[in-house]
Amino acid sequence: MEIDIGARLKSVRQGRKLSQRELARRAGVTNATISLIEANQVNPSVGALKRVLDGIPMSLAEFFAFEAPAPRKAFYKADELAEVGKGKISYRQVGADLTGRALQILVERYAPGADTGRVMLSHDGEEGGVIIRGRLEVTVAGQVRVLGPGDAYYFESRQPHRFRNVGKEPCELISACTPPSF
Amino acid sequence: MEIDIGARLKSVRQGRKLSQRELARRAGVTNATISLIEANQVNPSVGALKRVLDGIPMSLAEFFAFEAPAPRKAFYKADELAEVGKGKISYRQVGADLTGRALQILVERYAPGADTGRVMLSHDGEEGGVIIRGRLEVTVAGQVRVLGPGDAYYFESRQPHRFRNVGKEPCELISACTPPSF
DNA sequence: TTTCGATGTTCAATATATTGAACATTCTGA
DNA sequence: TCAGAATGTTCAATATATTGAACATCGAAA
Repeated sequence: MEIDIGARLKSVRQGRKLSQRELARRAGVTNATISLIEANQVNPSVGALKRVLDGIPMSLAEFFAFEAPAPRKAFYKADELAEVGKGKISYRQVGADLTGRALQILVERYAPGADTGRVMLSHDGEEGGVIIRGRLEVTVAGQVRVLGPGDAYYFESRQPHRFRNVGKEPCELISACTPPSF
Repeated sequence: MEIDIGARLKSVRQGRKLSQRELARRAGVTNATISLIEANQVNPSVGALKRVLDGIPMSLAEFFAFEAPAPRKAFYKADELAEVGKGKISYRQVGADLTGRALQILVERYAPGADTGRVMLSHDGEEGGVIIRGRLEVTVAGQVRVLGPGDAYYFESRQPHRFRNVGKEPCELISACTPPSF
C-alpha cells in the first residue's frame, strides 16, 4: 500500500513520548505487535490498529487524515454522497471529510415513525434546515411544531431538541449546522 | 470496535451501485472477503480494506471520517420565509433576521436563463448546497459542472464562483453559507 | 567495571483473515 | 414454465496477523 502505516504510527507514538511497551499496555496488545507494525512487517487488522490508537488516543480518521492531501472537491453527484446511518434515520453528507470545514450540510431522511429520541444533545453552534418531502415534528426547548414541505427551522444547538416523523410517508430534509465539531 | 465497518462499507458500496462481486473484481479481492467484511464476521486488515476502498474509490480517511459523527439536529422555525431575491433569481431565507447568526440558509430559485453573472462573486466564509429540482451549471475556480436533483456542491466562498440555470425549467436548491455576509 | 531497568527486535505457536469453490436465492428473458 | 445470469452466503484450505517469551542493546547508577 502506498501509505507508510509503520512510520505514521511511530511518529504519532513518539510524538506522545510513549514507548512501544507503554503504548502496548494502554492499548491491550503486546509490544511485539507494535514493533512489527512500525517495522511494516505485518499488515495490521483494522481492529488491532484501532486498539493501538485507542491507547494514544487517536481516531482512525485522524490517523489516516494525513493521507488525504487531495484537492478538495467542489461537486458531489447524488450517488456519491455517502449514506450514513441504518434503520429509520439516515443521512447523506455533502463532502466526506469534515476536517477544517466550517459547515456540515446533510440530506436527511426520516422513515415513518423515526425519532431522534428524548436525548437532547447540547453542543455549540447553530443549525437549521428545510423540509423537502413529508412531515416532521420538531421539538425545540419545549416548543413543538409539525413542519411540511417548504417549512424550515433554525436554532442554537445548545437548546434541547428532538425530531420525529409523525406522518405515514418518509420525510426528507436538507440541513446545515456549524461548526461540525465533535 | 465501536464503529460498524460492515455497515459502513455496505452503505458506501451500495451508494455507488456496485455488487459485491463487481467491487471485489475492481479491488482485486474475492467476493467472499467483501461479504464477510460486510457481515462483520472478520476483522479486516488495513491493507485489505485499503484495496477494497481503492476499488470504489475512496480513501481510508474518507471511510473513517464518519467514525465520530453524531450530529443530531432539529428545531422548529417559521414557515413564512422572507423573500430576499429579485427577478430571475429569488431567495427565501430561513429566519427573517440574520443579526448574530452563524448560518444563512436559503431556498434559492433560478428561473430558466438566470445567471449570477460572469463577475465571479468572492467573499469570506464557506458555502454549500443541494439541488432539489431542475438543473444548474455551477462554476468554481474554473471548474464547471452541471448538477441535477440530489447533486451537491461545497467550496470556500473566496474561490470565484458562478451559478447559471442552463435548463428550460426553474431550478430550486437549498444552500447554506457562513458567515451570512454579502 | 558491573548490574539493573527500559528500550526495541525476533521467532515458534496460535489465532484469525483471505481465498477458492460450492451453495442458495432472486431476477430476467425466452 | 424453464434456463441462465447475477446476486449474497458459507466453509475447508491456506496465508498471515498476533501472541508470549526470549533476545540484544542502550543508559544510568553503584
